[in-house]
Amino acid sequence: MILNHMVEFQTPHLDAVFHALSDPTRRAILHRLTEGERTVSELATPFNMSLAGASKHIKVLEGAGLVRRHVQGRTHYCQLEAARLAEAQEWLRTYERFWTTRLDDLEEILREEDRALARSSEQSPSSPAKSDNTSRSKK
Amino acid sequence: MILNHMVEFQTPHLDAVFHALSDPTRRAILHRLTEGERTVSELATPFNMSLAGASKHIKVLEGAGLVRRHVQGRTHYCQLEAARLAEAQEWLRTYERFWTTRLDDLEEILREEDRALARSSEQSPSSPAKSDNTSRSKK
DNA sequence: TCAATAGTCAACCATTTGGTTGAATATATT
DNA sequence: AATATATTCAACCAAATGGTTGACTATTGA
Repeated sequence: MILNHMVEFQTPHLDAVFHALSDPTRRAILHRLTEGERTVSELATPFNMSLAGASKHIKVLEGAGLVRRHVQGRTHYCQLEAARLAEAQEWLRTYERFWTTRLDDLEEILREEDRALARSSEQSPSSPAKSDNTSRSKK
Repeated sequence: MILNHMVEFQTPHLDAVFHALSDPTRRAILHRLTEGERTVSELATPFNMSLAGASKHIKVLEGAGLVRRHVQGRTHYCQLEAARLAEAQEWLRTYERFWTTRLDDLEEILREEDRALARSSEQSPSSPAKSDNTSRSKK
């Protein structure tokens, strides 16, 4: 049961993708690639960083499957590979209902909170007013 | 101009959010919080990890603004705070057109690639056939 | 053939990360 | 008052991260 829970989140894809996106230089590189294919040195020049440094970042992006590279002679052309970004967005979509404020969603959220309340007051019946200062305060 | 480019991506919010999401334990904690408010020890138990370890993860999530905490006596209740996830999704939305295959999007992509090609051949006029084996190769 | 260009690789470095343990703090319970 | 519970804190550790430099490889151009 614990194992079940863990396995459900053993998604190394997402680990790598989110980690790749957590660096501003790498996000800038990705953004640059939306304009089209770019060579490694083209990608490196805007940054106050050695070529080797930029090369490392590109390799991280490649490792996360966000960039593809094709070598032509001595120059390496990098291309945005967006599929894995779609996976990341798909993961985020699960949480959409927690920031959308549409009424039917709100209703569902309230129902879930009630269930949560019920369950937590089973565990500690002495504090029934537990979540009085949560999103439940619908003013 | 270089500075412009850098500033555009100085979004420490996103740094923190994506970094928080890059760890499977933390994603599992977030998922758990979709079921409702949870205490720190409730969140910690499913993981093969000390309480202090889990506490650290929760603090990372809090630092990224993904979790809010309200203390009641000795117990700390954690709550999902999805707004920053929305920001992350917003960032990803910029890249949607690169994985959607709707025809009008494709058309736009091709137009942009042309512009990119034009620009890069300004920079290095000797390689006009640069992106012959890119997404441009439409079967 | 020789020099310049494009890029990687390996070694190194400081900092961050993800984890631990043991002690400390604060609240509940008996 | 004494004990148990919930949690943090501080110190520590190994590994990963983001960066550097210098040497190496391979291709291109003169």
